[in-house]
Amino acid sequence: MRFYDTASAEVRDFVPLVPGKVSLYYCGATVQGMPHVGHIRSAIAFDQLTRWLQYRGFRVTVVRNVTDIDDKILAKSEASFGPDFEDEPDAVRNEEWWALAYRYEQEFLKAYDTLGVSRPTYEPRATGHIPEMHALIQQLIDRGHAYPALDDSGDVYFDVRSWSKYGTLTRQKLDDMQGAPDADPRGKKDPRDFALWKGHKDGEPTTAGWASPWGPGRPGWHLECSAMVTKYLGTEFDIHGGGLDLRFPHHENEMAQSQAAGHGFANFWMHNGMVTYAGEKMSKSIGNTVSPAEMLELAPPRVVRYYLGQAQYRSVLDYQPTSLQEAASAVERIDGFISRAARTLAGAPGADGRAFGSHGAVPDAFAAAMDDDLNVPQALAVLHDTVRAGNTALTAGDLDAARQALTSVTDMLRVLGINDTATPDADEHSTNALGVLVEAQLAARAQARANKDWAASDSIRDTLAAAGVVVEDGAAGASWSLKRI
RNA sequence: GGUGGGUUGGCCGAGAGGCGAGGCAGCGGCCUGCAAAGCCGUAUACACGGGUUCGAAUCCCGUACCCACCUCCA
Repeated sequence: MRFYDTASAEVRDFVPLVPGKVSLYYCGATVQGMPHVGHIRSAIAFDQLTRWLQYRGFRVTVVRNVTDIDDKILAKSEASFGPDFEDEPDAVRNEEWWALAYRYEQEFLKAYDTLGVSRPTYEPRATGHIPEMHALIQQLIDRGHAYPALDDSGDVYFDVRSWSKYGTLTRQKLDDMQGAPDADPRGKKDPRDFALWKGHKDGEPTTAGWASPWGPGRPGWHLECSAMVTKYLGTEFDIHGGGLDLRFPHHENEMAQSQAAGHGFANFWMHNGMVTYAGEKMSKSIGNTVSPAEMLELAPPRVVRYYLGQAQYRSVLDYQPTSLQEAASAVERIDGFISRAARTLAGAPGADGRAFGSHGAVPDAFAAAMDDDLNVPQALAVLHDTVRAGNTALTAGDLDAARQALTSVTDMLRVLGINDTATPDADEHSTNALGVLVEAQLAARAQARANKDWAASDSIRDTLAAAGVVVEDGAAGASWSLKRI
C-alpha cells in the first residue's frame, strides 16, 4: 500500500507504526457556516481511505476535529445581535457563539451522514480541550519555542525563528515568504510568529474566555489540532489529513509546534484537492459555493457521493452543471445490473451456498488501484468492467458468473461507500398496495401484448412511466422498478 | 518574490516510454412488436516549440496559459 506524503513529496510505502492498526486524524470544519461540497469532498476522501484500510484488515482509529471557537464564529454571533443582520438566509438572530457553532456542527453532521461518511471514532471539539492546550503551551515555553506577547495583549506566540525546521512541510524558507500581511507586530518577535493563545479582548463575550497562566483568553486555531491529536492518538501517529489549502499555515504550524514539543507527530501527511467551480476554488469568500443540499436537490445521496468521490482525491474536481447527470447515469448503470442480477438470482442458491450479497473479495485489479494512493478512477474502471461482465453473464444465463460479479460489485461499492442500495424494487413492493396495482397493470399489458394490441400495451406503459414506474420487457416477462433518479 | 500542482478526445477523468483505462454524451449494429435496458462496434486525445530515443501524451530544455498556498479557508 502506497500513499502520497505531502511532507516528503513522494508516493511512499505505507507501514503503520503499530502492526494491524492505523491512526488517522483529519481536519474537520470550523463551524462558522453551512457546509459546502468542498468540505464534503474532503470527508469523503478520508472516508474512502478509512474504508480501504478497514477492508485491508486494519483497525482504524479516526479522529476528526470540530473547531467550535474562532474569530469568525464570534464575529458572526456578535453581528447576529446587531440591527441589520442578514448574513445569510439560514442565519439566526441573537445567537450566542456557542449556539451558533453547535447549530452548524449539526449541519455538518447531517451532511456527512447523508452522504455516507462514516462517523469518526472520536470527534473532539476545541472548547473541550483547554487543559490539554495549556499543557502544550507550557511545554513550548519551557523549551524556548514560545513566549507571552511582548505587549500586554495576553497572547502567547510560537517563536518560528527558534525552530529551524519551520517551513519543511511546505518546503518554504522563512525569508522567501511574503511578510505576514498584518505586519502589525502585536508584540511578536517575528511577524510570522503565530498565536498559540489569544488573550481575551474587551467586548468579547466572557463565555469565550478561559483562565490560563498567561491570562484569560482562548486557543489559537493551530494549537487545537496539535493538542487534540496527541490526546486521542498519541505523540506520534500514522496519518494526518486535510484539505490542500490547510498545508500552510495550518499544518505547517501544527507540525512545528508539536515537533518543537518533542512529538514525532504525523508519519504521513495526506491532502485532498480542492473542488472548483468554473475553474475557481470553491470558497465562502468568493461566494461560489455549492452546498450539499443544493446537490441533493438535483440527485440522490448516492449519486452525489459517487460524483464527489469519483476523482482521485488529490486532483482538482471541477464542478460542471451536467456533472450530476453524468454521475446519475453511471450509478443507474451499476444499479441496473444489481437489480437484474438480484432478480434473476433470487431463490437460486449459489454454487457455494452463499446468500445474495454475501461478503466476498474485491477483484485484484481493484485492490491494486486502491493500494496505489487510492486510485479510485482506476478502481471504478474495474467496477464498470465487472458490471459489464455481469450483464453479459446474465444474458448468457451463466448464473455462477453473474453471482460472482454481483458479489464482487457489491463489495466494491461497500469500499467506495456507495453501497446500501439495490434491493430490487419489485421485491420491496411486491406485497404492498403499489406492487399490487402495478402488477395488475402489467397483467393487463401482458394480455394486450398477447393480443398484439400494441396501442393498448404502449398506453399502459406510458401511464406507468408518467407515474414514475419504469417497465422493461425481458425474456421472463416484464419487470418494473421505480424511477430513482 | 517564494512554494506546490495543472493543461488528455464533445464533456468528466485515469495513465506515465511501445497493446487508445473507465464513465457520460454521440453514431452504427444486435436484441425488441416498438421501446427501455443490455451487449458489440465506433475517436488522426494528450497546450505549444525544440530535443533524447528504434519508439514520447509519458523523459529533457524552452514557451504560453491556468489553479492553489504564502491572510481565515476542506
